Amino acid sequence: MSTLSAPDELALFRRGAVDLVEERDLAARLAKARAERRPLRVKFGMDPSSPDLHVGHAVQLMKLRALQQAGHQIVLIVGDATAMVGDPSGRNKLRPQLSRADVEANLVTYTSQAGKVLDMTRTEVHKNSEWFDRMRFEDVLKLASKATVARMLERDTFEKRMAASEPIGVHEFLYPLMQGWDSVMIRADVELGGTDQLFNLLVGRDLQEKEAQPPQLCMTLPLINGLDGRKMSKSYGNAIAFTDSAVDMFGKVMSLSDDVMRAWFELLTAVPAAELDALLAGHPREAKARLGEELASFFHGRDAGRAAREGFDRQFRDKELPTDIPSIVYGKPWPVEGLALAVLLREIGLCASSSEARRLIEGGGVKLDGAVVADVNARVPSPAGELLLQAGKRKFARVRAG
RNA sequence: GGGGAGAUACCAAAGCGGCCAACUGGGCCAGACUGUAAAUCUGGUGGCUUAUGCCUUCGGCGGUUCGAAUCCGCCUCUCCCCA
Repeated sequence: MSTLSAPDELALFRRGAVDLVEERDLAARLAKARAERRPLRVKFGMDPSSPDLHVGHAVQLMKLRALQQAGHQIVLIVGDATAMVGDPSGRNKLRPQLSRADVEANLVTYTSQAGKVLDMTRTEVHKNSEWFDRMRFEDVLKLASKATVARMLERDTFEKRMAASEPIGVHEFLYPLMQGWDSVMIRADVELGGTDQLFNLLVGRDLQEKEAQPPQLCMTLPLINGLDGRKMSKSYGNAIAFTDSAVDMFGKVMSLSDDVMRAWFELLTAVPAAELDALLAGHPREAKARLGEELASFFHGRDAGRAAREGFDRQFRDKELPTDIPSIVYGKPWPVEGLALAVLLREIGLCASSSEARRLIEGGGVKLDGAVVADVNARVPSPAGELLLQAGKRKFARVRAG
C-alpha cells in the first residue's frame, strides 16, 4: 500500500519522533499492512474548543502529511465530547461546554485550516460524540473501571497538580480513557501526539488490548515552544497561527530565539539536512529569514513569502517605512485647539487605551512625522495633509482629518 | 462527618485600618544596544479629551469606621489533616 520502500517507510515513521512505543513492533506492523495491502490507520485528535491552528499543531500535521503522502490513512478525531472535560494537561480550569452549533462551526474552521497541510479528501474525520453520546451510564462505569486511580496518578500533570495542591475533578480521570476509547472505536494502528500526550496515547494501547485489538503504536513529536519560550498556545499570545498573514509569520519567526532554529527547521520544513547544516553554520539571521520565508511560503505561497521577507528587510534592516501603512481618515471633528496625541492614538487604533498611549509617549515610543514626541499632553493640530504616526516598532498609520 | 488554612492585578506572591492603583519576581510593552536573537541596562505594565485631578479594582453580598485589600457576618470556591 505504501509508495515507499520498507526501510524508507520505517525511517519516515521514526524521523523526529521522541517516543515510539513499541518501536520494535513498527516494522512488523508495517510489513503486515503491506502484505494485506492496506494502509495503517493513523489517528490524531484535536480539541474543537480552540479551532485556530498554529505552527505547534503543524509539527503533528506535517508528520501526518508525510504519512498520508506515503499512502497511509489519516483519521482526525474532533474531541467534542472530550472537550467537555478539558484536557488536564496543566491548567485546572474546566472548559465551558460547547453548543452543537459551536462545535460544528469550529469543526469547519479546523478542517479547512488542517486542509492547508493535509489532503482532506483522503482524510477521515470523526467527532467522538459519535460514540460517546450513545453511551449509557453503565457503559461509562464500565469504561471507568478499565483503569486504576494509581495508574491515573502516574500521569505527570496529575502528579504535579497534586503536589501543588490544585483541585482535580474526578471526571478529569475520564479524559485519557475517552481519548483511548477513540482509538478503540476507529481501530487505530498509530496515534500521534505531542510529548505531553504520551500518557493519553498509552491508555489507548491498554484499552485496545483489553478489547482484543492490536495495540496502537504511540508516536510523540516535540512540542514547539512559543515566541516567549513557553508552550505555544493561542491564549498565551505566543503562537504563530495558520491564519496569520505572511508578513506576521515572517516577523514572528525573526523574533525567535536562535537556539530553536534547528528544531523548527526539522519539524516544520522540508529543508534537506545538508542544506540545513550549512545554513546553521552561517549567520543566524540568514537562517532565521530562510525559516520565516519557508513558513510564510508554505501557508501563503512563494510570492507572498518572498514579499514578506523583502518587506521586513526594507522596514527593519534598511529602516525604511513599510509599504502598507494604513491610511485612516479621522471622522470626528478635529478640535480647534488640537487633538490630544494620546487620544488620537487610541481613536485610530494604534493603542488600546489613552492611558496606554500616554505610557508609550512617556517611554519615547511614539513618533509623529518621524520625530519622537515625548510630551504626554502633546496636542496635534488639524493636519493639512497626512500625518505619519508610529507607535512602537511596528505600528504605523497615516491620518488625515475628515 | 470533624478540625485547620486560604481566595490579591496575566501568573506567582507581599500587604493585615489611613503613607495602596496596591512591595517583589516572572511574563508582556516601550527605549538603549542589536540580527525585531540572546544577554544586559532603563522606564512602564486599571481607566478617563488633556490629570501633584477624577473614577473603578484586592472571590461575592452586606456591616463596623471619618476612612477597609486590611476588622465583623453570611455566601461561593479551594487546599491540608483526621475519620
